[in-house]
Amino acid sequence: MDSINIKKLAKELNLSTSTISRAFRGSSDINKATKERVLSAAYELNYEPNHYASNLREQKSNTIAVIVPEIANNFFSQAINGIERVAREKGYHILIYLTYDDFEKEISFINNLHSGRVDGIIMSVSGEANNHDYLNKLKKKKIPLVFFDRVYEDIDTAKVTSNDYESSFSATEHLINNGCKNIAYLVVNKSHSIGKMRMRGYTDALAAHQISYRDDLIIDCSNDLEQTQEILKQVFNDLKPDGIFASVERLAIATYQVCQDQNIRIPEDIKIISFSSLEIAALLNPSLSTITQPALEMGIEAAKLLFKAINSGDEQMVTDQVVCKSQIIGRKSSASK
Amino acid sequence: MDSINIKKLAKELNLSTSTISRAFRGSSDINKATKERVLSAAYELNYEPNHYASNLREQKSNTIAVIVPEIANNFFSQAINGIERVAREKGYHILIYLTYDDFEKEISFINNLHSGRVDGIIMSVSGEANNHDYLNKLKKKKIPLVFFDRVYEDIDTAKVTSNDYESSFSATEHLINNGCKNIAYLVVNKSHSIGKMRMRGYTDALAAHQISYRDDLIIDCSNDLEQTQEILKQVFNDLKPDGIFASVERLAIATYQVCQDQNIRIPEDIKIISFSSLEIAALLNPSLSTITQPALEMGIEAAKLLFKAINSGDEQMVTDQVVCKSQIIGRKSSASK
DNA sequence: CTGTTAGCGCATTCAG
DNA sequence: CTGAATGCGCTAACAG
Repeated sequence: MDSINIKKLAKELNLSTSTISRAFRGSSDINKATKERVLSAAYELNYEPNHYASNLREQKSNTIAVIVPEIANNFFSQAINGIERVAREKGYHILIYLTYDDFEKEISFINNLHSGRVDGIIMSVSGEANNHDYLNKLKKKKIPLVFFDRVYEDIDTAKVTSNDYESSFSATEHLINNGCKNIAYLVVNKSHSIGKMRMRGYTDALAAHQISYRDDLIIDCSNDLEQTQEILKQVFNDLKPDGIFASVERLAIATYQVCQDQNIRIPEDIKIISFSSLEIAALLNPSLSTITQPALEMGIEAAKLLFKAINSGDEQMVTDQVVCKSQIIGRKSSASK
Repeated sequence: MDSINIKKLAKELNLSTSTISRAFRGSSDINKATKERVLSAAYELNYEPNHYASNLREQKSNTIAVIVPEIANNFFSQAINGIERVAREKGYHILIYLTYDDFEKEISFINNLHSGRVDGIIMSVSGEANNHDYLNKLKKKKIPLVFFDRVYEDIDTAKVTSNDYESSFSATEHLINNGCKNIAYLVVNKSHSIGKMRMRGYTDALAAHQISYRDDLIIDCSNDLEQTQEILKQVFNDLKPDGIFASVERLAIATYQVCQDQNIRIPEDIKIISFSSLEIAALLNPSLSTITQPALEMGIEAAKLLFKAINSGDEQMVTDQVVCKSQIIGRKSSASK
């Protein structure tokens, strides 16, 4: 009734729909005067080309999907920030999907995106120990995929990671150098590529310093804060570790809380270092030593790779592997004496 | 060539396209056996209905837009979490737009969304002191709009806010009761509805306690951390306030940093309370007293209102006003003695 | 229960 | 430089 579309606008101006279309598409084949007439009339009448119609026609959505485990998380929200920056510059829209580490959700999101809804996907994965065939379908549909941070190693596609092995090695070494002998490694899900990689850095650093690896010091925590606290309480009482290497920020926080609760002093009784994107690590009590991934930069890199793939057409698959360097910042939580 | 669509699938199965469509739409008018035949063939051939085509046909996108100033921010990322939860349940997709507090961007995003790209919009606004006509166009296009946290009071639409006036009043009173006499109010943009409302709570609390209002204690900070730190350094030196009421989290953090740098003791020399969604406020040094908005809940409420509007059809505009209660938690940063 | 038909709004041939 | 005609992939009457 009162909704405007290309036809009505054309009728209004005594032009054809193709001319309207040309005016909007910045086509060269149009008189400058008519173009302006069209655009100003469009503005008056509040007309905007319908995205879905043009997407359908052009087989291109100008939209990308970002799939992450969670968004209320410093690392991911900063990474999304980076992705957004690049995407917006290119005039792309961003769909957000949260898996909450649920592999089934990941599959369902991906399956939903086959249908041409997006021109590309950036994902931090959730189901390491599973069959990843559903991802191969994307290739068939020529929808580019870029992994960041958490990746599937068996899928051959572009990846942006950080130098997790090296920084884990150094972080562990840092604890050892500061006097720790019984270092617990806290992890949420051992099967994640990230968790494995970081753990390897940990174990290799132990070996390099002639400290024997103890299986009981690998602590499998939970995504649930309270459960994790229970687990840690147990560990601190039973095993009395003198060092903690937290493979994700959330576990460092749980450690702080448990220590506060149990009157365990950091760093006197126990030293801690953690992967973390917390901007205020320095303001914690005590200030937290961190391994900080360049989250924003990783987002930017991932987006750049995705657009490279999108723009490369179908000619060649983009499978670049970008590794960003994390920064280790020693603070009070791991200080000796 | 190798791309599948409804027609090819139909031909493959010796059915008509409408039958295929019915199989996918869960229509009742279809034989169970054929439905299964269709679905399994679709699975084999990797067919998924094209969203853009069906959106075009149905004039419905199953997509909502979320426009926020930033995402690397605890409040907004938690709110988005809430929105996502509701939207996903309804099978909706979420487009994210970040304004970085740039009013021009806000306008441009909104103008871009007129074209039927989304069924509704949830927004936390950025341009209080401006003309908001561009939003009225949405009404004409029957695209529902829900504000949350930061709202335009001159736009008549659904809104989700928190009880900012009351909690600001109480927070200020809390500082006064703990001995503060010169309380500075830190704000980023005085013209924002939020900033104004919170400031009113502050001034009224002063008045209620016979403390005279001082214009120089209203500190207009910046979104840029370093600038803010400079401003605060100046203020702390010149005015020597004994209390700080930070209207947003970022300003409390800047305060901590400046105090650390300048050897100003919290809470001995200066007490501080802040609006904050930081989950680890208790772990800061010293633990930070906070006014915590129920970010997740606000997101959920906003999404619920939006879907109420979307489902109400054009019959009646939804203009519900939901006010969520914030929680004031006194910690060491504002303790007396 | 299934097929036929028409058209959602737009972009692009192809003529002129 | 502009217009007429066609179809992107799908859904929803309407028949049967």
